[in-house]
Formats: sequence, structure tokens, C-alpha cells
Amino acid sequence: MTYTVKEFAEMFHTTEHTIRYYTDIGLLPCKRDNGNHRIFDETAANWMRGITCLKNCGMPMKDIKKYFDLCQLEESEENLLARYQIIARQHDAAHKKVAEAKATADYIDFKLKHYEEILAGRIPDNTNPANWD
Amino acid sequence: MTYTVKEFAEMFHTTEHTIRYYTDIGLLPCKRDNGNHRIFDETAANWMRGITCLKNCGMPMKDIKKYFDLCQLEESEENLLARYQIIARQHDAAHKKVAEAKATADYIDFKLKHYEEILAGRIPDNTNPANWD
DNA sequence: TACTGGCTTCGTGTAACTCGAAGTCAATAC
DNA sequence: GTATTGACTTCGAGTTACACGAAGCCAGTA
Repeated sequence: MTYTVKEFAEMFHTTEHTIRYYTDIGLLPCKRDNGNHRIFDETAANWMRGITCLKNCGMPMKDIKKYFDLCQLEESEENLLARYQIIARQHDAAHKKVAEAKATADYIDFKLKHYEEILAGRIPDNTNPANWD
Repeated sequence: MTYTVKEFAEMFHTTEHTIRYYTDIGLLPCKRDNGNHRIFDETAANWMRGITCLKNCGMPMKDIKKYFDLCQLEESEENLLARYQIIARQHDAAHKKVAEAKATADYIDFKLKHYEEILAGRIPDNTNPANWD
């Protein structure tokens, strides 16, 4: 099973531009068909899942590339350990992101309720002028 | 209670550069002391909480500014409704972010366990060459 | 008087896209 | 057999949200 740029972009809820950008910077492996068009396979899809995940942790592209470069080197104890440590750090980052996202959602929930009470006429519009509404 | 740029930046786990940037684009209100130094108060802190929250939902600065501009206009039914709708949209965005963050954390958890098993010698290092490790 | 330390402005640099122009190339339409 | 369509290509410039550094001001201390 192979995919075009368009299909691949849709699979990962991103744009064709972004996919081309990733292949151009050597982050995402792709082959070419006889018309020089990029084609992607399951291996590329696995890489893309990895990229998406590390990016969501807030890892910069450069570091993601370094990590993937490590993955393609010959196996060794240091190499393995280096990769492990990178993932361990991102593990912490990922869980912090979850906490942050939850706090944000809670805050927004609170504000939304506030608006609904104003709209229902249960409280006046200017309850707290010093806060943002 | 008032705060300097440095204190304010620390309160919100960001940099002085960012705080100055926000005041410069008119997003964050600040007064000046007799030495022309920026000073922030509780009102500014409330705005900052709002900014942080909307930014975490993925809202662009331009739109955040528009929202805060609405907050400072005279009260009216449309104004209130407009603000409510913005918050409602961000409510959805915020909850999507939580789900995304959780999925990312799950994936990283899985990868970390995978590495730990390799390091413990329970499985070999090349279980799945087509995947990223 | 010199020297810090902490602020100021201003202008350039960076990351990760984002967009658009201009070209290629295969397949269909007439 | 040409024309048009559509989906791709490269390349270069633009955008967002900062990040950084230089150069200057100004109060307090040595």
C-alpha cells in the first residue's frame, strides 16, 4: 500500500506543504514514482507517527531529526541508551502537556459557564471589570 | 501589589522578552514608573491568565487581541454574544488539545516501555526495523 | 568617578511552516 | 493532434511568535 502526498497529508491531518517540507529537510523518507512524484509507504507512516508525537511534546524539528538519525545508525549500547534518554525526557514533557491542556480546558469551561449565566440573565454583565470576560 | 517585568515573567513561566513583546503589541496593559520601567498589577495578571489560556488553545495572537478589544468596548448584546461565541469555539479547541496530549502521552509511554524491555534484555533491539524505535 | 545591575528601545535572526508563481507531465476532451 | 485539466513539481518570498544582541539610560554602591 502506497500513498500520494495528498493522501498522506490527509492521513495525518496536515497539509501537502508540510509533508513536502518534511521530506525536503530529510525528516521523512520517501521514494519517487516514474513521474518524480513522492510516494509514501507504511514505513513512512510509522516515521510520521513518531514525528507527530515528538512534535506534540514540543520537541524542535532539529532534535527530532537527530533522534531519527540515531535510529538509522548501526546498533550499539550508547546509541540505544541515547535514544532511551531522549524518549524519557519527552515522556516528562508529554505528561506536563497533558496537565497544561487540562488546566486550560478547566479555565475555559469556567469562563464559558460564566458567559452562560450572564446570557441567562442570572448574573449581571459586569460582575468583575478587572477580569477579562 | 505590583510587579516588574522580571517578576511578571517568572509568575507566568515565560521570558522578559515575551512580556515586553506583549506590551508592545498592545495585548498586555502596563503602566510605567518614574524611570519609564514597565509595572504590572493584578489586572494585568488577570489579562495574562486569559492570554495564556487562549494561546494554549491554539488561538493566534491577532484573534486574542480582537477578543480583548471586544472586552474593552462598551457593553452590548452583540458584543456579549460575540465574546461568548469565541469562548465556545475555544472550548472545543481546548478539549481537543487534551485528547491529543493524552494520545501523545500514551504513545510515548508505550515507546518508553519498549526501550525498558530492550535495556532489560527481555526483547532484542531490532524487534521491528520498519518502525521507529 | 567609575562601575555595576537592571531596565530601555530597536533592529535583526529563527523555526516551522505557509503561500503563490511558474513549470512538468500524464490523462482525458474535443 | 492539440488543448485543457489536474495533480504534482521546485523555488523563493512571506508570516507568526517570539529570541537575541547591541547600545543607551539611570539609580545605587565602591
